[in-house]
Formats: sequence, structure tokens, C-alpha cells
Amino acid sequence: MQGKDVKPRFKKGFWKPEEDLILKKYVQTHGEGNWTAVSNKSGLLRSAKSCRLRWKNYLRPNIKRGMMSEDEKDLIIRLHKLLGNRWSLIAGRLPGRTDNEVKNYWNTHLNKRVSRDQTTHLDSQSEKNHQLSSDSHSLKEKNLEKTTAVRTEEGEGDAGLGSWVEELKISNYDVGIPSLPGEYSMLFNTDDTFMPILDNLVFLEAFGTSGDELLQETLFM
DNA sequence: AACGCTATCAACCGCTCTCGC
DNA sequence: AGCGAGAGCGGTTGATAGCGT
Repeated sequence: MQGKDVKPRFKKGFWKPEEDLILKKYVQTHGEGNWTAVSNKSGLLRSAKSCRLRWKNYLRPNIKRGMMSEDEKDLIIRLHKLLGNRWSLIAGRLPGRTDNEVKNYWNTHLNKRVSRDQTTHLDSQSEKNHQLSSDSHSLKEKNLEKTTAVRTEEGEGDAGLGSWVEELKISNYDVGIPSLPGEYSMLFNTDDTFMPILDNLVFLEAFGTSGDELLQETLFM
């Protein structure tokens, strides 16, 4: 056996408490980041990726674990409506929650709940929606194109944005109140928990423009 | 008690993005 | 401009706990 072509074989599977302790101590001493160094120097036989994930999802300070509150559930549903499967973005609005946790929670709990709700509402809504959608569709279409165009003009180079906005359209998410203009009309819903959190930062991250700018464009185009 | 099924969630995998050279 | 390494993201897998029969 020649040593030079032997790749380090990393350990897989669940982390032991002693491994957690080693990782925690190493990061506390040397700081977060450079996970390759963490992997190489900590003595853990774990990949850089694995170390990063373990730290980010479980060992990082201020991680909130356990049951989701009703507010958190509601927020996830609403943000998912607006942002789609952008878990890190959604998790960023939930202090102490990680993208992995939000994603898991969505897949196991909320996904079912939402599809169930949609099914029960579908019958009563479908007639009404059909009427409204023909009116609102062109406006929604227009605003989406405009939003995407803003990003393109600014040279953001985010090829993925256009596609997920498209997905949002295709997946029949009712992200707006039909009588209000634009795709972002849900902003006019003065919901107590949602409004303060859906701030400009979300828009900046998601659309490359601030919520204020977007509203201006949507309202006074 | 034993078995099978389902739900849950931690962790991995593959891909994309970013940045430095 | 092209390349490689590191970091991040979203989708998927697999172990296992819980429940029903």
C-alpha cells in the first residue's frame, strides 16, 4: 500500500457527544470558518462539510430546539408562499432556527397541512378564483417580469431567481389578494406577526431590491 | 411479545456560487 | 477568462422511535 494515494476516510453517521465537545472547543478556540482546517486539525475524523453542518445546525450558540410555536408555523407557511423552498432565507427570519430544521418541519408537518387546507378550500374558492384570476393574471405576470428585469438590469447574475419566480407562478401559489395590484399584494395584509418580519431585508435578499422600492413600482407604475 | 408500517429528523450528497489566484 | 478550493444550499436518504394490529 502506497500512502500517497490513500484518501482520508471520514467517519459518517451520527455524532457522538465527545465529538461534539471536540468540535465545540476547536471552534471556540480558533473561530468559525475554514472547515477544512477544522477537519484536519481538530482530530475529528469528519469531513469539513460534516463539521460545518454539525456546528451550524446543532452546536452554534443560540440554537433554538424543540417544538415550533404557532407563530413560527404561520410564518414558515407565509414565507414559503412568497419565497418557495428558499430554506436558508426562511430560516433567517426565524431566530434560532436552522434551514435544515425548517426544511424538515415543512416536509413532515406543514407540507401536509397546507395541501390539506388547499384541498378543502379549493372547491369553494375555485369558482371565485377562476373569475378573479383572469383579471389579476396579466398584472401578476407584468409585475413578475418587471421584478426579474430589475435584477437583470442591475447585473446581479442570479440565474436562479427568474426560474424560481417562474416556479412560483406555475405552482399556482396564491400569493396575493386578487383585488390588489401586483404579486406582492400580501404586503397589504396587516397581519401582526408577519408584517414586522417581512422587512426590506427579505426583499433585498430575494429580489435584489427593497420592499419600499418594489411597492413604489407596484403601486405607481 | 412480535411484527410491520409510518413519521420524524439528523446527516449525507450533489450541485451551485463565490472568491482568490 | 479560466480554474480550483471552500462554503452554502436544497433534495434525499437512512436510522430509529412510536404506534397499531
